Parts: sequence; C-alpha cells; structure tokens
Amino acid sequence: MAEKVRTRFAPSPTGYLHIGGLRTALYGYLYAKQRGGDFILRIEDTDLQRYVEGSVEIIYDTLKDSGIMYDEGPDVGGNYGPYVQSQRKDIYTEYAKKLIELGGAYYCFCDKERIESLRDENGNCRYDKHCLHLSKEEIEKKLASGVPYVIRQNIPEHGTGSYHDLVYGDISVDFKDMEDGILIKSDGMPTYNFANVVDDHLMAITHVIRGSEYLSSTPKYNLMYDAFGWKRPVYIHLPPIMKDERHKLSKRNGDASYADFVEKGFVKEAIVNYIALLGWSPKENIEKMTLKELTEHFSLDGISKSPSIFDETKMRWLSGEYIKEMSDEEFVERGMPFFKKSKVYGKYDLKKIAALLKTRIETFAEIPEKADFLEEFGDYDLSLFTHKKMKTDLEIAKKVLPAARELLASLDSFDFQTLHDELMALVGRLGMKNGQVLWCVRIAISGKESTPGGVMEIAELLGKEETLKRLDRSIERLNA
RNA sequence: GGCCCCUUGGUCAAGUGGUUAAGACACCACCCUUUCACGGUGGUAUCAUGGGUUCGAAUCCCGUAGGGGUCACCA
Repeated sequence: MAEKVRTRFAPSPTGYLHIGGLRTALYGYLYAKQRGGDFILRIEDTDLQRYVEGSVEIIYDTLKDSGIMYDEGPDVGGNYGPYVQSQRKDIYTEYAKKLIELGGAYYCFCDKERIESLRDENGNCRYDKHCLHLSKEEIEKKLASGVPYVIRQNIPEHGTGSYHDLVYGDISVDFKDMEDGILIKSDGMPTYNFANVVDDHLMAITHVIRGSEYLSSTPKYNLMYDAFGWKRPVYIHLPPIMKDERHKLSKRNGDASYADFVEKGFVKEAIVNYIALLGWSPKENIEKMTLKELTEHFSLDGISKSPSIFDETKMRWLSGEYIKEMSDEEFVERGMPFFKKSKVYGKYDLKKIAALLKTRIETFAEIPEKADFLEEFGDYDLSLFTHKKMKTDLEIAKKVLPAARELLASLDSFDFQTLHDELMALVGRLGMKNGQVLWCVRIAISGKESTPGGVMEIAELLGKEETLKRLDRSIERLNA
C-alpha cells in the first residue's frame, strides 16, 4: 500500500493571509485531497515579536470560507498535535539535544559583539564555528553558570547539498555558501529552520509545498533529515505571485487579500479558481473550475517555474461567469450585502432585478450602481434621445412619448407580456421602427443611456404609477 | 557582491528538436438584439539577446542582459 499523502500549510500569524499564501494552501489541499490524503494546518508562531493578535482567526476564517478545509489543525485537532509551534517548545529542545549528540549541531555562547566583529566588507557576517571547538568541559561550565546560548547547525565546510524539487528540478548548493544558522534561539524557541524540519517529520508530512524563497535553504534542512536518519519529504516549491514584474504581491504594499476581494464583491469561487490558475494550468485547457473540479484536474507537473502577475481583470471575468450561472434566488442571497447598500433594497422584487443584473455585472459590488436608477430619476441629458443607430432624435421623441403615455395610461395590467404586445402594436400604428419607439421610451423612463434590461422590464419593475410620472416629466422637459 | 532560480503576445499560459507557436482574459470589428449585456464569428499581438550543436531549435549547450529569491536569535 502506498504511503498516505500528507501535506501542510504552515503560515505564521503575522497579521493576514495574503493571496500567495492562500495559493500555497490551496495547492497543498488539492494535492492531498486528490490523492486521498490529509491536509494539515500548522501555526508557526515561534517569533513572538512578530505575532499579531487575531491573525490566527483570520487564517482559520479565510481557509474555511474559501473551502480549503484542513483535516488536522489547532482548532480541529488531530493525532499529531499540538499544531501550534509555541506549544511544542519541549519537543524542539529534545530534538536539538539529540542533534548535538549526532554532531549536526552545537552550543554557541558567542555574544552580539563577537558576531558583529565577523562582518565582512559587504556587511554580511558569517559565523566562524568558534564554539564548535569548545571542549566538553568548557560547554558544561558555561551551561552550568547560565551563560546565554543558542544552538547552531553544524554545516560541513566542504561538499554540496543536492536534492530534487518537483517543480524546479535538481538544485545544488555548496555547503561553503551556507552559514551555521541558529536552530534554537537564546529564548529557547526554535527558528523556522529547525522547527519546520522537526514538525514535518513528526507530523508525517510527505510533501512539502511552500514558496520558492526556501529553494536555496532546503539543503540545510536535508542535512538535518539525514543526520536524524529521517526520510526527506518530497519538495514542491512554488513561484511567487507578483503585483507587477518587479514586486511581489503583499499586503504591506496595500495589495488586496482574500477578504478584501470578497468585500469588493468578487464571487468566492472565482477568487479560488483564479489563484489556482496563477502558476498552474490544467492539461485539459479549461479555465473555469470549482474547488471540486480543481481537485480532479490538479497535477504537480502543471506548475510553472516563473513568477506570475496577478491580473484582477481576469478574476473579474471569472467572477462574472460564476454570477451568470447562479439562480436568481442565489444571486439575491449572495449579493444581499450589496443589495442592502442600494436604493432599491426593500422596495422592489430583488429576484426580478437579479434576473436583469446577472448577465451584466461581474462583481456584486456593481449592484447599487446598476440598480439605483429605479429609485433615482433626475434631469438627464435630453441629447440621449438622439441615437443614430436607432434612428431617433428629439423630434421623434416628441411624437413617440405622448402616444406611449396615452397607451400606457390605458393599460390595466402592467406585466412584461402586456407591455410587450401593446408597445409593439404601437410601433405598428405609428409606422415607425421598433428602436425608434422603444429607445425613446426607455430613455424617458430611465434617464440612462444603458440600463439592465429594456423598456418592458424596466416599466414592469417601476410599476404603472412611477412609469407614467417619469414619462410626464420627460414630455414636460422635451416641450420646455 | 556570493550563491540559487526564472525569462513564449499587455496579462495568465500550452509547448519538452520538425506545429500555420494552442487556449483564456483584455482589446478591436462584425452578426444577433428594443439599449447595455449575454451569445456567436473573426482579427491585432509573443518565443529577452548573442553565439554554438543539428538537415532542422521556443525547445539542447555556452555567454550576455533583465528580473526574482537568499545570505537574520523572520518565516
């Protein structure tokens, strides 16, 4: 039986979950789910300086809201906990000591001043393995007398660290280019460099999916896996998502996060769908995929190596696609926050408005601007009556509107079908073209060059009274 | 600066020695249509650059340029 696939998403709670992070989580989720494996959430909070209150909740909420459900995590439990690194301090201490015994790490008592003195002309400092050569007695003595210390990784002075990445291929880095990095800080907490190795092993992670910034430090981690005699995981490094060709997408630069896009009215499925497509493409050459479909089509060999630029325009298009296929009920329900911001809320049958709006907007945020004309009727520009293609002008409008006014006033029912039949009959009686009559009436009751729906839909929504009122106002202005 | 990595239209991208170099978004045109949309049809536009290797290179090799990452008691 094949080993069960276990992937993980390991964010640090530093304030938000950016788009790049969400994509990393998504790929981990997709790969695990596709293989019938587990997806784990682990919080990497070993740096108490950078911890931001409430950010863990943002991580939980974003993942759940976007549908990326984790099988194990701090708030859902699991057999490999705890899933918060700050609660695993003793574990790291234990393994750090073990690594020292194995020769893969050593105590370092050097103070800041000594480290600073190691800086070279470029301002880089590289530890000189000074404390590696301390005798056992010296170490015991310093430890006993409470001299502050860190634990450093002991990296060989010669040789090369190589590994195979599923996206980037074979990567090798010379050991001489790596520093004896700190594994355990003087406050007793581990650094990422140590905690990720220990946790990934202890949590039985089979595939490590993370950003490409770890590409060149991975050989260091492999050194530890090897020293412990642990099996190295499969590595999958992901290219960054950029804002433009120079800058990575980041909240610090004011770039939108998942939550921001939801707030901007994007359909959630579209956001997930779009970020899945950044840096990955399916064999089948399809664009629109739900999370379930993504799980079916996802494959690691479709991941690209080069950075991709986030394009909100394409995400808007996807969002529009999801909106188009919603039922009127679903549209009303999901767009409710935006209906509430519009002037039509509470005054109209929102389902009818939904039907008209569906094919015309891409994000829910467009609801107010597209629907508010139903409640707003100002003194529009009369030149709207002139339209070359429709063959209309002010003179035609002056003939059409009174006739239409008379007709509409005489109607008992004001539903779409009646309006359609009667208006078309009027077109015949006047001996004009459809567009000449319909364009003029639509302008007269909407005051807008473009509206969701035509005259009949709008008149039905407005109702007889309001339609006539607007018609009267337009005729009055036309004759003024 | 050292090391690691990347480079196909405006954007996302397919492509793994022989293709008219897919497809999508955006853009433009036309058709449909009571507006705007939707839908349909078509169009503009890409292999960073210089050398090789080869009968043949977007695909392989080397150099150059440009870009990103990393070199923390951050992850």
